[in-house]
Amino acid sequence: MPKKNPQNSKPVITIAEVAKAAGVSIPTVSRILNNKEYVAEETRDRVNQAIQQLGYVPHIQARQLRGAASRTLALHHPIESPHDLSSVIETSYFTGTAEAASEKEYFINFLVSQLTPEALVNMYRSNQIDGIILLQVRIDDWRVNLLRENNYPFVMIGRCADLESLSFIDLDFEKAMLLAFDHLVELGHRSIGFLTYPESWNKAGIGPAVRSLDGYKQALNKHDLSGCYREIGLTSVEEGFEATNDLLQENPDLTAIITVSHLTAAGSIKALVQHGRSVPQDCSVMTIGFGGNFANVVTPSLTTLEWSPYEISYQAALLMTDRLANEQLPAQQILVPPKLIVRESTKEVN
Amino acid sequence: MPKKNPQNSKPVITIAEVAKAAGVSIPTVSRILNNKEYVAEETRDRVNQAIQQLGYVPHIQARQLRGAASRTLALHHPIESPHDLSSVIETSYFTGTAEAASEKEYFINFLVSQLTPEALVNMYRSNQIDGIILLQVRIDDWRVNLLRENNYPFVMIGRCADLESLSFIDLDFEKAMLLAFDHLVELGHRSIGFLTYPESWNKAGIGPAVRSLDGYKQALNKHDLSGCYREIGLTSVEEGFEATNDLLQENPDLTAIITVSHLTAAGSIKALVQHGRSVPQDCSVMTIGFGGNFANVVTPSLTTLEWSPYEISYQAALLMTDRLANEQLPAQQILVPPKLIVRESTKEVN
DNA sequence: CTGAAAGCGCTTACAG
DNA sequence: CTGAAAGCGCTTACAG
Repeated sequence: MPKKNPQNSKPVITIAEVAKAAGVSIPTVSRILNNKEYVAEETRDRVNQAIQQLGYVPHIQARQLRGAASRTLALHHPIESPHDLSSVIETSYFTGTAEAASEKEYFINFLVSQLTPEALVNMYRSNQIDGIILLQVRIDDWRVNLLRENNYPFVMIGRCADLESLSFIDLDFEKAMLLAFDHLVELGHRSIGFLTYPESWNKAGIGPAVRSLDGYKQALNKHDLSGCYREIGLTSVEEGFEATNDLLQENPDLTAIITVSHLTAAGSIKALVQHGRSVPQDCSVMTIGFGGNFANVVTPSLTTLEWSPYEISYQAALLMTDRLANEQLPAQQILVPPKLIVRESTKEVN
Repeated sequence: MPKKNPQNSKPVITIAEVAKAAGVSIPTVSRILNNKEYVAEETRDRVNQAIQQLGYVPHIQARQLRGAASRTLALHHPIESPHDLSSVIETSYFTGTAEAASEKEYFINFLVSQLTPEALVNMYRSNQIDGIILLQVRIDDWRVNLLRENNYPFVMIGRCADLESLSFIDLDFEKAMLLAFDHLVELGHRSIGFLTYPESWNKAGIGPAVRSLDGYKQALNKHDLSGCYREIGLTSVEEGFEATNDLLQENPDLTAIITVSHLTAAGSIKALVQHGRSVPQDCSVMTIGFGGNFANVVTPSLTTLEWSPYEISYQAALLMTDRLANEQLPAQQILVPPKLIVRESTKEVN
């Protein structure tokens, strides 16, 4: 008599029933299920037929109890309020990792709650996850320190300071700044403003914030320019507007502005237009960030240096599954440069 | 000698070791772990101390083997290509469900691969999930039919045709259309165009597409107006641009346009401006859809009727966990009206 | 090539 | 209030 699953009162078929139906022992069925060697062709057929007929499905948890991997990955973004997450994270970060995981037959859990160090360790210890992908990695990140110390497998999207034998994939923000300046300087611009990440991000050691500013300074140096920048919120058109007014007051002959978000770029354009400067005729604007359709929503459409969060996160998940498939694999460290897409918002200086 | 975890060569503490350390039997530790009655205060303290000292963490899979729930939910969007998912789904759908799940101590798996009926059933049968949240539900949806037939717990974001004893939360698109017309008619508009979902969505029986068009017709009826609409892609500024040109040609004295995406609204505005009509002076534009900062990116900022995908998906996950906590719970059916936010793009007719 | 036996870590009746 | 025993569904040596 098959036992009942309490949740739905459907009978649950076990390996024992398959074995009985096929007239073989349980280990034989197990071998066939796991594609082990040494099974008679004829036996295999008989068992597979029984599996089909009974609609047998292996019980994942029981399998894992024998020490097997959980075949589950986690993706973690350390945000205080999950409600705000949507404004700082791209959907494609989810879909890219999920797709890669699915291809490699892993499940993926998205961790949203505030994760304590204890909870993180527990996820590994209680065999809930085999590995984790870390988002928004800080220069000095407790998660990295903890996982490294415990020797638990993980991969970063982003990177910390000490990268010794750690795997990561990161956006190359320094390269991005250099490319942005190359583009603008080539168009004749010499007075270039920068609207970057909030000061709080920089202070917290969040990679893009720190490295954007570094890259900005390197670029100024390379082209022998003096700079002016503001550290502002990413998700507010209004802040882009005000910061641009501010920049214009400090430096009225600005001919180009670089932003790190489409939203602040939109604010920037509004401010410029209000100052009687049309874009791109009187001032160029360009944005460094994730691709998507929004570059075309703004008028004029935005010239961008962009990355695909889908590709990045897809790669990250692959880094993780590769490492899990082969413990000996040396650390992989990948820096991805952005792609320049020239649209309407940048132009030769008058 | 604690056994080694093959993955990371850290010792794994089991309930047996806790029992030994505390000088009690295994069932006693188990009772304390699960807050069962009848445990001596003194014993409990001793065991808890041992748990602390050893850093013991229960092995989830072993626990589940005894028939316990997996405490895992899945979220499923039936898209062919995961790569495109980011353009049709809001990040907040992930974070809202994930947050609610986390509060209720559930894990959540995002299913991205093309899910076969067999795979879906297997997830329940092999005890991988306790329930699923369905996105992008069609009027006639194989997932709904299958799950209903098998009596597996699920919740829809959206809804199908036969809702008998099914739980769902859905955006009230008919109400949205009515509210949009109420707003515009009140401003004196009588000639109102509509840029709606692609024809393919309507033919496929995808709820928002079907019900938007229904609502549009109801609204025309209510206000005794004649309509003109186009079915176009959601994610392309260009298509909004062209469809608006098209609409203007058919009906030159259009004074308002309703769209279902910020992107097409942006295209619409571009087209209007190109026709020498400024927004909102010569023509109003408004959008029905998810909230976010993008209404402000467009110039002029968009008047919207908006829903919060975070709230919706949070509620959906709660519907699911409530049902799981209490099998007897009657089906919950929730229809959410959008909120009108008047910005700059709508204005009284001249 | 196949099966009997042990055991993964835990919980649940059943005795005491 | 506590423990000995059985068992969840599966896999893995170990014999044959």
